[in-house]
Amino acid sequence: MTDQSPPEKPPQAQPRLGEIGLSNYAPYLMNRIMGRYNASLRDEMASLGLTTPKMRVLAVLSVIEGPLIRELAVFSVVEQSTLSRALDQLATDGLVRREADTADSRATRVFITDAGRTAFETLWPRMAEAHTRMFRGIPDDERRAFVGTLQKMLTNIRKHEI
Amino acid sequence: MTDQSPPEKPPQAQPRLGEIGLSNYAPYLMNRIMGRYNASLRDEMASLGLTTPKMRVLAVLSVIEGPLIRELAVFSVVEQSTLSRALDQLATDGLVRREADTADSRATRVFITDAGRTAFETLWPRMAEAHTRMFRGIPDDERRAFVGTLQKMLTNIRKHEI
DNA sequence: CAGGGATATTTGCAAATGCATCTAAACCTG
DNA sequence: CAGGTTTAGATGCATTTGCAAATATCCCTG
Repeated sequence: MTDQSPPEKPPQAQPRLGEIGLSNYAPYLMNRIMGRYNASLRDEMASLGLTTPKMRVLAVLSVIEGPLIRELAVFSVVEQSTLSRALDQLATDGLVRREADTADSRATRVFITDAGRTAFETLWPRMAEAHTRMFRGIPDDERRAFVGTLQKMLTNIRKHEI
Repeated sequence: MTDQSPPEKPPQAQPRLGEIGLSNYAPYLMNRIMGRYNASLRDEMASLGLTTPKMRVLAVLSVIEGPLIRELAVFSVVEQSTLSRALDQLATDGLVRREADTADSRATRVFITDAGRTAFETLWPRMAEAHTRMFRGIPDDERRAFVGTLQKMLTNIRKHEI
C-alpha cells in the first residue's frame, strides 16, 4: 500500500487525480470532513438564527478582541461583502458591535457582545462534540502531529497575510 | 450584568475555543487552508465557466465512473438540489451526461464526457500546484501520516454513508 | 398485489453569495 | 500639499444556494 519513497522524482510530473485516488488526496478528504463537520452544526446554528459565516465570525471574535473587518474576513474565511452583511445582521441581533477605529477613520473594529458570547457558548458544545467525534480513536500524539502539519500548511498557503 | 453563577464546567469539561486557541483547533485550520486552496482555483475555474460545485463534480467523475446522483452528492460534498442544478449546467455545456439507471428508473447515473475530461485536465495543473504548495517543505512520511489521519477522520464522521 | 411508506431526483422560492463598483479616507510623491 | 493611488468598508445586482415540497418510482407487508 505505502509506496517506498521513489528514488527520484521528475520536477513537474504531476500524477493525475485518478492515479492518486480521491481517498489519498488531502484536499478532497479535508473537504469531505469539513462538509460533515459543518453539517453537524447546521441544526444548532439554524435554531440560533446563525449561518456558517455568522457562526465563524462569532467563533473568531470569541478569541480575538476587536479585529478590523478586513482581518476578520481573513480569520473567519468569509468574503468581505458577505462579512459586511453578516455583521449587519449580527449587529441587529445584538451579537456583535461595530466600533470606528480610533487611528484610521476608514476602518472599523468588531467586538462580540455578551449576547454574542452566550450564543457562541450555546453552539460550542456541538462543535466540541463534532471535534471529539472526528478524532475518536486517534491517539494524542497523532493528533498533535496532525495539527502540527496543518499549521505548516497554513503557513505555506498564506499569502503574506495575517 | 447577570453573570449567573459561573457554575462548574459541563459534564465532559470541553475546553473553550479561547483556551485551545484558533491555531490549535483543527477544524479552523482546515477551513483556512481549504479556503485558500479553493481561492487559488477560482480564476482558472471562472475562465472555464465552472463554479466550485461544478469543479468538484468533474473531479469526482474523473475518478468514479457513472455514480448515482445521490452518491455524487456525497462524494463531491454538494447539496443535492445544488448538484441537480449544477448537473443541468454541466450537461448543457456538454461536460457530463445523465443516463437513466437500468435497474431503478427513479435513479440517474452521471458520466463525464470527453469535453468534461478536457476541462478537468485544464484545471488539474492548478489543483496540483496548490496541492504541492500546501505540502511544501513537509517530508513524505509526515505527508503520509497526515493523509492517514484524514482517512481515519473521514471514517469517524461518515454516517453510514458510502 | 394493493396501500403506505421509503427513496431518487427535481423544482419553487426566499435568502445568501460574490463580483464589480462606489464612497470615503489615508498615503505617497514630486 | 495637490493629485493620483491605495486601502477600508458598504452596496447594487445577477447568480447561486438550500430548505421544503413536489413528483415519480420502488419496496415491503399483510
